[in-house]
Formats: sequence, C-alpha cells, structure tokens
Amino acid sequence: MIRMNKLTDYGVVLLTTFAREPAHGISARELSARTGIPQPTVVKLLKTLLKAGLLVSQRGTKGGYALAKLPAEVPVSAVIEALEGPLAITECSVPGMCEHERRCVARPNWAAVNDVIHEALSKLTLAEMTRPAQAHPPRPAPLLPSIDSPPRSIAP
Amino acid sequence: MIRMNKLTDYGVVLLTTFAREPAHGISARELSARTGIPQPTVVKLLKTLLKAGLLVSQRGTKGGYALAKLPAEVPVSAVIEALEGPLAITECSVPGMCEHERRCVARPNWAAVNDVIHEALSKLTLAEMTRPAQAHPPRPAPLLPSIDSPPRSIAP
DNA sequence: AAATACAGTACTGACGTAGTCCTAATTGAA
DNA sequence: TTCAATTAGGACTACGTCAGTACTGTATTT
Repeated sequence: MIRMNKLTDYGVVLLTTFAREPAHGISARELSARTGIPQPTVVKLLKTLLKAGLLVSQRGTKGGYALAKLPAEVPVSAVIEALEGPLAITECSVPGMCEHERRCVARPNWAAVNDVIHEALSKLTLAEMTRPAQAHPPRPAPLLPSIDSPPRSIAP
Repeated sequence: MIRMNKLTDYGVVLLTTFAREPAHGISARELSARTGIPQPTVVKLLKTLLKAGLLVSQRGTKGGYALAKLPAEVPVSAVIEALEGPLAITECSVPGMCEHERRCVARPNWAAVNDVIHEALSKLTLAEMTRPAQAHPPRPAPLLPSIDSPPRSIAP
C-alpha cells in the first residue's frame, strides 16, 4: 500500500471541516468534538497547517482557526505537502536524495508517475472534498459491503 | 512524501534487471552483485515475488530466477501490489478497513485519486522501465544537479 | 484578574520496516 | 556418490518513524 500518514489523512479531514463553513473560526476543542480526532492530535496538526500558511489563527477566549484561503483555492496536494513534504512515491523526486540518481534507469519513469499523481491531487480542492463527489476524474468507486475495524478518514 | 517502501523500490529494480534479458535465469547472488542490494535482502524479495507469481525459480547448482511473463506484460502496479498489498493512498480502498467509511464524505474523492494512481502504474510496464524513457505520460522531470546521500532506486 | 485558547518544545511508547540468521530441500557436477 | 551451489521457509532483531502526550508560555476576551 502506497499510503499517506494517518495524520495527513486527519489533516485533510480537519481542513474539509473548515471548508464546509469557511466564514467561521473554529477552536481546536470544537474540531476535536466534531471529527472524533483526539484534541492533542488536532492541536498538533493545526500548528503545522498554520505554519504552512493554510490556516490563520486567533488567540484568546473567542479564538480559533480559519482557512487562509477559499476552499476552492486549496488543492489537496498542498495539504499533503504541508504535512509530509514533497509529494512523490519515490525519494528521487528530490534531487540529492539518492546517490544513484545520475545513473538510475528507473528515475525518469518514476518522475512520470510522480507527475501523474501530483496532477491528480492538485486538481482536487477542499471545496470538492466537501461534496459527496461523483463528477471529477475517472469512474466512481465500487461500493461494497463492509465490516467495522480501525479508524481512518473520519467523517467531519 | 507519499512513498513506496525501500523494499518495493528494490523489487522494481530487481525485476527491471530481469527484464533486460528475459531469456536468462539469474541467481540471487548475481542479482545482488549487479544491483548492489545486499544478498539477504535480494533473497527475501525474490521469495515474495515468486509467491506472487511474477517469477519462476529453478533450484540447484545452475539454478536461479526468471520472469514468469514477458516484461511488457508486467505492469509496475503488479510489482507494487505483490510487495505492499492493495495500491492506494488511503486504507479505505479496502472495504472494512475504516470504521467510518459509510459516513465519510472524503471517501469517494479518495477513491477517484486512487484510481488515477492505479491507472498510471498499470500502464507502466517492466519493458518500459528498461528504457531511458521519455515518451509516455506527462512532461519529463527537471534534471537538476545533485549531491550524494542515502541509497534508493539503485541502477541495475 | 481570570478563563479560554493558541504557541512552542520536548518526550515517550508502539509499530512497521529493513536487514540478518539459521536450517532444510533440491539440483548439477566432480 | 559425494559435494557444492542454490532456492525454500521460517524466526529473530535493531532501528527509525509515527502517533500521541505533557508541559510551559503567550495572547485575548470578559
């Protein structure tokens, strides 16, 4: 499984929560209550997203966080990059990360794959994440029956 | 960074090595020498790839491994799935992995992204990995200067 | 002044990855 | 027939990252 961190997944959920009512500020406490993500973890994520410029903050009693931009202006790729660094499936997308990059025959092919992934995630914005979604990229996912198990991608 | 395992990266390198001369069998020892990947690690990977049906094996003195199919018939996605399981950036691609999947508003969007990634990696075959590559998907990667550091994606 | 909420940093435990090691089983060649 | 090379199949371990926690400080509102 090529996967995102749990925290990155949480981060997208948090920002999607903001995107549903972009005008309001929301406190970490409130976000934790709405998403089910533990408050300390929410706090930690918000700090990172703040530093990345995706959020603005307000201290004090009536304080909280809010989106720094309109939901339609924030691609999911920006969220992932804020929380995980460069968006790619191989480290060689960052020059200097691999000692073999100069003679590696695989590298140009990985770069192409990385581009495809990056493009897909750049086109998807927070505004689109707030909708039940049906109509952007390819075909819809098959909706199979399910059993319950560990938490991931919590609904806001 | 959304990334593959180091081992998966190695796996692709190993299979690409086979793809360059599909007719021959190659021993684990030989593969280690050619790729620079430690022999125990090579052995471990080959076992997994064998079980997945990507390789065939021959025991004994003149033994070794060979591709089970033509390089053009093996998509990179199959290699990744053999070594990492289902190919997706979120766990919710596997029904039952997430307790919130039924009410998660993000899920259909993730599914769409997963599809894009899966498609890109399905189109890329081992045959194409053996070529210096220039002409499939999008634009070529920028070739910037580099400094040396940890090993990844070793050239066969 | 007190309560609320953000800011920043340091720490800890758990888990998965990467890598190693050991003991069969099989085959080809001397 | 014996030996050497090679795969088969595990169990095991060290390490690093991730996820989560704790603590202290600063700002703002009432």
